[in-house]
Amino acid sequence: MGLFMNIEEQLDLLSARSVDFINRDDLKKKLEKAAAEGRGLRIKYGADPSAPDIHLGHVVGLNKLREFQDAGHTVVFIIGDFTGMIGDPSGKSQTRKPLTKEQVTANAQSYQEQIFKILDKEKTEIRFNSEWCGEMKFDDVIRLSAHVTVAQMLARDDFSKRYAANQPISIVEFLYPLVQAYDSVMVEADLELGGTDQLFNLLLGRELQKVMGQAPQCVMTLPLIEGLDGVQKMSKSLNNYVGVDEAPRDMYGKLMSVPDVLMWKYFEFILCWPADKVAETKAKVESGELHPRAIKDMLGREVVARFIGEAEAKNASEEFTRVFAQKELPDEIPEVVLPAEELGLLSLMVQAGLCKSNGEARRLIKQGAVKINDEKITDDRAQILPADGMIIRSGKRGFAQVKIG
RNA sequence: GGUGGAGUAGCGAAGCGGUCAAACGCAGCAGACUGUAAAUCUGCCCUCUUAGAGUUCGAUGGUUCGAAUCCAUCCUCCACCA
Repeated sequence: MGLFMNIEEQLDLLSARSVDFINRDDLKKKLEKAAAEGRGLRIKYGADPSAPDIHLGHVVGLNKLREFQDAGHTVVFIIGDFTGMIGDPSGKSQTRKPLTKEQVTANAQSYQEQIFKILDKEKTEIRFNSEWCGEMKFDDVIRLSAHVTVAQMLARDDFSKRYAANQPISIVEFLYPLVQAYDSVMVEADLELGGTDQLFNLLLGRELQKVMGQAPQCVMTLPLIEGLDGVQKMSKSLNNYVGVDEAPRDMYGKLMSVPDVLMWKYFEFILCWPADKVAETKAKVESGELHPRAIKDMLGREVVARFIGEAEAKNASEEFTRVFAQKELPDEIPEVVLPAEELGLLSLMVQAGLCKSNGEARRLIKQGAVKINDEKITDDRAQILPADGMIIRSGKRGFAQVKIG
């Protein structure tokens, strides 16, 4: 389709939803040249090899990559295994522990399984940056570093802030953007895509390509979407994410807990609704014509449908309503196998996996969160005789069913 | 190399000889209200079968009837001056 689309239209489409775009003229020229040569552009995207779970935050970028693919371009998906194996010696970020070769390989495998829920496999080139970084000698590294000045590095917002605040900046942290920039040179990227936090690194790629005699890549950033808490950006370490690989029930449930104000972003960046459709729907909710819950249900269903399937989406929505709105039991309840001997409710809760310690169990019981066969129990010293099919509920989401064995 | 500072529960941060399992805030969990939204209110939030007890305040020793608090050594981090 892309090859038949006129270039202005393609530019409009490709730059939709972007925050930074550097720049339209450049990209236009690249598109024209590529079209004349009958090839697509090379769109680079870098992935951190330490977090193998792809979540909706990544989807924002992956959606855009897919649009590029649909317009006939090639995605170069770079897994930063080299940097991942070194880790972050500054020790600031615990999420950047050095990874072993095996972990990197496993993570890379996991990445591929997940990204192709969104990307077109035929138009994706997966590369590992150890391929070229691993070959470099120390003098190569020094020569590479000579292309960039400290002043340039300090232009990056977080560096300048930390520098001004007398907070440490490791040399390695200067090297990371440089490696990323070098990746652009090695894969001859025409455009690099990333989150807004990546702007500096992306621009550095552009600089380095110029210095090294290549046509500088275009740069495009997309927003970082907030996670389930509605405040911090979605990330695995904050545990506020929705993974593309999750069970339909969890995926739907998590989406239903998203703050209302955030839904619109999800519609726009995850489901790629056009901005005017989002605005229109939002207006209807604000005027009371539509109930926000109904819209959020639509969000949940559509997301589940997209990553898993229509039928699963429908089930997840129906079950959710049944369990949480009508307070009925879910379809599947985890089983606990117990002997038919009387035991304390506290132990029962712990054994059923509904809480981590007796203390926690006691707390839940005293607060009236625990029910056995639909009967609330508030005595934390209660003795229970397990029976086949006995249902233990803890709070809104904890369920277990006893099986005698 | 020198000087100064810091290490307290998931995080941030009080405490500076007993009344400290350790104020307070955030996060988390539960209950009420709801739409598993937001906001709000209430309670909980180291472990242990309650009262009560047991392990905690970077590590190890020590001084004390008694230490997160004092002393010594060590480890780790940070800043400033070179």
